[in-house]
Amino acid sequence: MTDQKNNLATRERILDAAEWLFMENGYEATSMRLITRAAAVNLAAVNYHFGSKEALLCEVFRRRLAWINQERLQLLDRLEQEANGSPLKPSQILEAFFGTLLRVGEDPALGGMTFLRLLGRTLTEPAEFVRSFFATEYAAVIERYKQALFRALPDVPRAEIVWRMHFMLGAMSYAIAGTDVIRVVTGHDVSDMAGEDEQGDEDGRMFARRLAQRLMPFLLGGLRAPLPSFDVPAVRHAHAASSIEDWATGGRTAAIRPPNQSEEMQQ
Amino acid sequence: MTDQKNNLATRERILDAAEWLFMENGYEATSMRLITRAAAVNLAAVNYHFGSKEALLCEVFRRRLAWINQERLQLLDRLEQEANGSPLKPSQILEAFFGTLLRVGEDPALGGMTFLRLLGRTLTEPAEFVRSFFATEYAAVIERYKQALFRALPDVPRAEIVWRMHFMLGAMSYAIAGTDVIRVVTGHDVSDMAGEDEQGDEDGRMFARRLAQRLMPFLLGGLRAPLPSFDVPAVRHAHAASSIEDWATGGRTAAIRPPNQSEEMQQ
DNA sequence: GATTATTTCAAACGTTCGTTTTAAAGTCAA
DNA sequence: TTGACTTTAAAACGAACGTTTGAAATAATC
Repeated sequence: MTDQKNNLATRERILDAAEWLFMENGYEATSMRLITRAAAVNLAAVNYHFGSKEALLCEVFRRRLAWINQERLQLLDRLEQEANGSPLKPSQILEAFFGTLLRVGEDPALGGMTFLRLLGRTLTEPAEFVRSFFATEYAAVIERYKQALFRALPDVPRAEIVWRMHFMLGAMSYAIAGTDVIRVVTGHDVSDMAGEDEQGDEDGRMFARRLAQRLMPFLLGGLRAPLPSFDVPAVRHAHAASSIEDWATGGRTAAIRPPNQSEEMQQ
Repeated sequence: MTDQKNNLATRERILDAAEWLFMENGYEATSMRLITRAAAVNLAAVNYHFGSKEALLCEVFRRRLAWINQERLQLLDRLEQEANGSPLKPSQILEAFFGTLLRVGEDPALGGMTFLRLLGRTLTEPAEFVRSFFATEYAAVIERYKQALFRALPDVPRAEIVWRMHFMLGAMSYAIAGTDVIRVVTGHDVSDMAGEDEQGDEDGRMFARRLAQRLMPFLLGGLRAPLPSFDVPAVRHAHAASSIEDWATGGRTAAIRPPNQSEEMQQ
């Protein structure tokens, strides 16, 4: 077989080009001709090696997510083993889940920031085949981490934990995918961000690390925020009218905190 | 003019159809023929009334964002006027900014959940014309709120506040746009969510309200989380290896809290 | 009611899309 | 070297895309 010489090189070159172009332009706006030209292969090569454009996108994700989700499961295994029996701390769980992903951003060999941005953008992709692909790809990992958080926060309603997982996923995806949004929206204020054009070998590492150290406290703070009070005052908006109090202030109930430990993060 | 009878009806019918289809399929995957068929107008009507497909998308946003951002500015005006001189509480600022948007989700006349989801999805849109459109559309509002947060949290580095604004925007956008993501990813666990097919008159209101009461505490908790420590230990990942401590736990520095007030949310 | 302006309509424009086809080139085992 | 198999290559496929055209229909102005 020529797999070790040219075939693999062709496949890999297509995957690399597709990963970058999908990230840059989005799936629909990236044509096969653009991809194959960037990869310096024949137009028919994608259909030959992957079958279709949809299958190509899935493969772009699979080759990265396989490592990521395996790492996530292994980390959780080890943590639970070391804790032998007692529930983990939320910070450990978050670090295992999000930290793994952020570490991918630091390592171009694992996909780097290019893949992270593509992932963030694609998670909101409306296309059906994308959604069902992610569903199967993520199912096991999410279930494990969900259960771990349930154990870590036994006094918190499970529905609430699921919601906050959702919020945390969103904050991270956006933080990664929307690098331009923060620039545009904040008036190019964050001066120490990485360049977005060149795939920034060193810039990407720096960006991922800074993002990590800023994002994790935010996520933990959100996860452990006080529960909302459940008597909802029906807020009627009044076209620049009266009521600005209510649920914005959350409830006065107990803060979310792991049961038998005080956690190192106090405020 | 026929603007009051048929012309406006045509324009509006196109905008409504486009809003829904862009939300459902994304911009690129929604064709002019799909839009005009759904709106029951001639294919050429979009180009006649709006000029191009891009201009149509911009108009879809403009007719909603005009109200939203005006409301945001008015709310901030009033809050600062009532506070006469002293800085606002972070919870007030967040409620004015995010609460306005979430109230749009409750009111179909303002766009409802359909528009909110479209907004969330489009903020990560790579297309250049979309980004520059949002940049000009949001510039004034973001600047005002940024300054308000700077005043509200004078002890927090400004770059940190900007980052956390970004995280909050992301959490909310995702929470709105990724309704299917949370279902798919969590195994359809959140049982009390609104339907996603029919534009759910009453469902949409309920969903937006529940989302609001769960999201706001999360955002406040994240915004006011402890600052990260700034001596970054270079975390090397080790393919299921050693280090799981470090920045996940954040720093031990003071929590972010407005200067001269204790805030009602304690944990 | 005639005239002007506005809006709708069917048809076609040229381009680009993802995919397929058919043949040539390359690779490896016997 | 032969023969089977894999990979590349150029060309073409039909379909769908956003947009334009020019005439018919409708509404507004005088």
